[in-house]
Amino acid sequence: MDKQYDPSGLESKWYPRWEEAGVFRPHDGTDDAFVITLPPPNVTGILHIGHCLGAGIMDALVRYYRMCGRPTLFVPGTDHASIATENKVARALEEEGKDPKTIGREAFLERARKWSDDHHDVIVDQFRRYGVSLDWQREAFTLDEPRSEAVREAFLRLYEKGWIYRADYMVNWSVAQQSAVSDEEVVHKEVKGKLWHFRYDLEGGGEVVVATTRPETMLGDTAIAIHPTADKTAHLKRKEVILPLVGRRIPIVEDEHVDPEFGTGCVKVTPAHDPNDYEIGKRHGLDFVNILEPDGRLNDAVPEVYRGLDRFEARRRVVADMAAEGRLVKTEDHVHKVGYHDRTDTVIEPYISKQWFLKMEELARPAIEAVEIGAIRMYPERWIGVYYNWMRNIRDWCISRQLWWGHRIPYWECAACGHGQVHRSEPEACEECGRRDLVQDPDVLDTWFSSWLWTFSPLGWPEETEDLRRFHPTSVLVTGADILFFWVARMIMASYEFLGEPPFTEVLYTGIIRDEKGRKLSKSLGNSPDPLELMDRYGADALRFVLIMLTPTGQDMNFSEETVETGRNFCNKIWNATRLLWTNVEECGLSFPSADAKAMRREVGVEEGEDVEEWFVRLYARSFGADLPEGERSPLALEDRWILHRVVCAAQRLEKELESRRLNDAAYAGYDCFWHEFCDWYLEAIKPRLRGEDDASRQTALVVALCVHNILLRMLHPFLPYITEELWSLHPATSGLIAQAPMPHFEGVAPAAEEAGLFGLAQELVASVRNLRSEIGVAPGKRGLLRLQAEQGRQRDLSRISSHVETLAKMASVEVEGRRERPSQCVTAVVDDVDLVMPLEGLVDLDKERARLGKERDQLLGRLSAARAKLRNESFVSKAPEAVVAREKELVRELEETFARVEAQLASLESK
RNA sequence: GGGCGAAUAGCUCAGUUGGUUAGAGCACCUGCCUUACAAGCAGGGGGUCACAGGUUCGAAUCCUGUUUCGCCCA
Repeated sequence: MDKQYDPSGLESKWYPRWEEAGVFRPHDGTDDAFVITLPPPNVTGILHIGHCLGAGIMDALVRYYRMCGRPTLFVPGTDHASIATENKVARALEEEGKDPKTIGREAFLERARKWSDDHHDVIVDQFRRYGVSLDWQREAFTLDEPRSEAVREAFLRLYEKGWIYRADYMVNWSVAQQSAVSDEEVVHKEVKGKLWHFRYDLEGGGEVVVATTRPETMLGDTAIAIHPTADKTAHLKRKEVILPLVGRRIPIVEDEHVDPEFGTGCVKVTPAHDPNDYEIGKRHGLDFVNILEPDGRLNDAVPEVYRGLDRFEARRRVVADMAAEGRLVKTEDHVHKVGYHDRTDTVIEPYISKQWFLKMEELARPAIEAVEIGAIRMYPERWIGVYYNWMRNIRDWCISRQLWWGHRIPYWECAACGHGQVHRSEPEACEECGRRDLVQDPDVLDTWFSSWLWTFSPLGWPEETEDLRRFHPTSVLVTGADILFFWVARMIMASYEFLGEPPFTEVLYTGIIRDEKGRKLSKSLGNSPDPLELMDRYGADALRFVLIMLTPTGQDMNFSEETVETGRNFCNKIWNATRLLWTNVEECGLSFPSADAKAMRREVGVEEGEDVEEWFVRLYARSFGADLPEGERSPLALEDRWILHRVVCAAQRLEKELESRRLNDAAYAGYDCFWHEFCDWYLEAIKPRLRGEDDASRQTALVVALCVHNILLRMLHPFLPYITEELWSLHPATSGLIAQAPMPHFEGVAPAAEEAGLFGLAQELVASVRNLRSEIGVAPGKRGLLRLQAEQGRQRDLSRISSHVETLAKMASVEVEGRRERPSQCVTAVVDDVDLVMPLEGLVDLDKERARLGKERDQLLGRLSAARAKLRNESFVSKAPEAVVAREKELVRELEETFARVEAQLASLESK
């Protein structure tokens, strides 16, 4: 093995082997499958770090449950991303000097398919490089034929129910795309604009002043509105106004929705270009004057001078012309919200057009109930409130898009009789008049109209497939809360509507990854790290591990590339600890029966009254799938019992955290145990045995170490798939794939708790010695004598750990004895009821020593008096729970004891 | 305007039903190339838990208000 961990080689070789072995395919048998359908990434771009977080979390869950023995299925797929892809392809064409609109629908689609395929391939490679255990044989694409069939089926069913309708309605119009977009695709941004105040003439004399942020819309005004009960505008009732520049006579209407406090209390009404005015227009039967072409230029409904001008140019002209006529009263700076298209970042125009809509109210009902009764859980729970709020105020969904790339709306109109009809596939003749002159609706459906079927369309719906029966509902949806409305809510509605069951039983919202300054990652800022580059530099394992460990459930995380080093360093630690073990196994000449991962069993805890050593024999057999050879059984040392105790605790913690979806804590449980218990303490503690003469003891140490190492590797596999698989393959006592090995599982309490506590005392003593030496300034290499002094009853315990203290604190020798007079040249410390005395001839500065002990005494005194004060407090003693009071009393007793020891040491120092 | 979240060490974040001395990683300081690992080891400094009240025997934790930042909805 190399001295340093190098991810590049080992990470490239395992993915094909996992696939060959069929690891990613769900095994037959039980019906308790764990299933995730991967949120399909858009084929517009390549994977970013946020995808890596989500995929890492999902794959950790999938790998964990696979190792727990459940059939698991992780379905890959990509999303055709109608509007985003169309946009990118159009731009690519423009760069080549081609006009996307004139090359024609078929040529354009051909080009889009190429684009989509290319990006798909890159995305797939990235997922494979990252090590995600997806079942590629079930891969789906939202625009492939089976998914298109599902979309048509869904459309047809909803249409037949009367829930899909076509209507002229005010929609959000993207001028850049020349298409409608849904409410959810509009982001409202606060912008600094102007508020222009215009003077209009009243018919028959007088004037009114109205204010607007969009002056060009006045060309489409058909009324002025006032509040019915406002005094200051009461004189305007039932009058008419001459619309300047246009010359149209328009009425003054009274409407409750006018804010009488805003401006002059008069508002201009443009029913065709403002959602509020649209409502006013309907209420008062006003004319709807559309002044815009789909491309944002003014049409023939406006005076000639403005025709053909872009809306923003028209705005400048209107302001100038009004000023020239002396009608511009004033111009104010004004901050207001403007709707932008989330994909193209262009200003959205409210615009009346004929579109397809889906009625949502009935669909929402079971979806709301599902979350209310807990059929679907969400983590973190706070998103449930956001979900309810949106669902209970749901509005109809505009599902048509004036685009080419997407699912063509399955609606045909007969050119002969005008009859409209919806079909699953292209009809040959009109169902009404029988003629063959049918024209399909040119529009496509919103991408989300295919994505909302995503839990079941990849499983074969509308066919009643075996996959659908076995793997739906899926288990977990992992996604960002930013698409809660777009996707999560709609998936729930779709699944209840078409299958009558939830799409998944829980939703795990990941946080959003930001840059080190807390900004969102974006291409334009250039602050978006390339996952592939990070994987090349640090390894896919390192990236996955830090993303999971550093991102608490649903919490945003500020990410900087250096943090990936933490993961790489951990891998290096695992690598080297393993190297130490292998080297010793070789030197020791130990041989193990090679046992296949598939033959292993999940461990069980210590049974009632069972001896730890018996348990270990059983544990070994289950960890390695083979019995511990008789000849290699020898008594377990204290540190063996301690690490076995600790690893069981860690495995239990990991399981608990994972089941409660706290993946960061689960990853940390493995990290902490491997590094700070197994490496820092256990491996250090057994080094003398590994180098010693006692073969039996050496073998036991190695066997325990291998067993614990084996358990830890399996615990870490969901978070570090590659390195754990590599080391598993190099393991002297395992074969097969760790990806197919069972996840350690321990029932009941961890064994050897008492001995683990004793080792804990050794750790405290070692820490105290290290601290003493560091403070005194003794060179680490200088080994000396340490005396551990305690009462008679305690000395037996100390003898059991004195060799550990000697090894770990690097002392020449450790002696256990009763309390006695302090030698003149020494340093001392107190741990619990134990005095540490280190004779240090010629090295002791009495003043420093006095100060050091004095500081310790003061600290103890502070804590002691705080605890005593608590107990003196009548109400604490009477009101606090008994256990808390008892613990406090015990604390005081211990502190008094320790305090007395330190005092004694100080007194002894003074007498010198 | 309504709702949600965040505010804890220099930085990024844990801290689960309120209960010993508020933790980790990174950064910093000191000492170590100790035959697994300098991508490492050991030790150390550093926090009035945003602010102000309140509840409680006891508050980082619960309640109210304030400030700052972020997000969502209208």
